[in-house]
Amino acid sequence: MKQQEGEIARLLAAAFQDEALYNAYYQVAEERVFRRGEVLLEQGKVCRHCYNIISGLVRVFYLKDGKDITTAFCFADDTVFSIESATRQTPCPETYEVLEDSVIEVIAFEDLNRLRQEFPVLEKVWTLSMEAYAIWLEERVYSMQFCSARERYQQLLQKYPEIILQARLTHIASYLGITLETLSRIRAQAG
Amino acid sequence: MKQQEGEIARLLAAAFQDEALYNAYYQVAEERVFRRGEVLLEQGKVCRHCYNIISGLVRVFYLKDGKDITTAFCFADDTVFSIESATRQTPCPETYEVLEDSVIEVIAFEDLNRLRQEFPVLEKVWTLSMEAYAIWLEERVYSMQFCSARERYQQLLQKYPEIILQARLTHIASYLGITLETLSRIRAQAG
DNA sequence: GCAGGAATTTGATAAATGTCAAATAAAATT
DNA sequence: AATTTTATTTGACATTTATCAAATTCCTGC
Repeated sequence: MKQQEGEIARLLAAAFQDEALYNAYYQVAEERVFRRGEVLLEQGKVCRHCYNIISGLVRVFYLKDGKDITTAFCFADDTVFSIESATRQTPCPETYEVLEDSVIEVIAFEDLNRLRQEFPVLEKVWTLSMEAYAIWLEERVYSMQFCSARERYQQLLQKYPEIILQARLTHIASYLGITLETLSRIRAQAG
Repeated sequence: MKQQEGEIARLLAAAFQDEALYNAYYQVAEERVFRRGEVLLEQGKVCRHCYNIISGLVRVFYLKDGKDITTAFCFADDTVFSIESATRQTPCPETYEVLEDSVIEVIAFEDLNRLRQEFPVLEKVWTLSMEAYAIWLEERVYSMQFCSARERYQQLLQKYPEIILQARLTHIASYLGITLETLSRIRAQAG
């Protein structure tokens, strides 16, 4: 999961003006500092918490046949959790790894689900987030379907210019669905 | 958009036991027969209706640089509309084309959104559908990211064995992100 | 059943990307 | 600063997939 949409941020900001909501939320949500290399959740465990990135960078990946495959990079204002694991109580297919020291707000789904029922605006935010995530995924499928490796790399750079400074090439390559060597050659040619 | 998940179907079936909901819904939802080749919605127009496929087959595609690119095949029990266009009132990025004579339930978002507010169970179904769709998309990204053309073809066949009987190879090929010729060769080799 | 058009297959070749191995370069550790 | 480890680049070659062209097969309307 990953989300980043202006309207949602505004709606949330407005919602937190409500003191009752604010108090109820921060009674159960906890802001924590995670160090580079720390793992928020490991592949195979059930995802029981929702992670809101306040600042920093998180990498989503899974291990398959010994290979480490990156499925997303998540930045400030993104939300990290597994929809599948959290909603169906199944093992989480991915691991969430903190790439650089990050401030992350952690809230248990047990609490969040209760708050969603209690405060309809949070339910609304949830739904809007799902919609935004689906739209983001649609774009990603499109890009995988019809763009060459070079184009995909350029799109990534355009969207997240910082990523190149913060993440390993191996991770970026697997995110793009290409090998490390191919990515290196693409970079060598046209920056 | 596309969705197909057992729990949602069951929840809906239960919800429609409620006579008030049933009546309110079928006052505005209309079941129509569409003939092969008909278009539900054209790329560029705002998506104002939600299409529930009762029976038949719908292809989702868009035109880009003169090329026709398929992004989904939708079957009975799938729901067809553009999340992006419907929620943000933006031009729909895709066209929905009926591939074979189909029975499709049409409901205007104007009505559906009102019903979602009126009957919380419908709001619940909406959210679950979004979740299911996001999970479906995640699988699709994964498949595009790490599977060869042959593997993707085999996955498609396994999931939707009928598709090969109903859709053009050109459409299937663009859905898989490969050329018509490559798909033909894959088929020639290992069924 | 036949003609004409559309869909699919096949062939030859080019381009993109992957694989394996080695060489540098950069970063972390002592 | 020197050493060790890790990350990235480069090279040679294999594989996959695309492209263009032609041949064949399959539909469709007559």
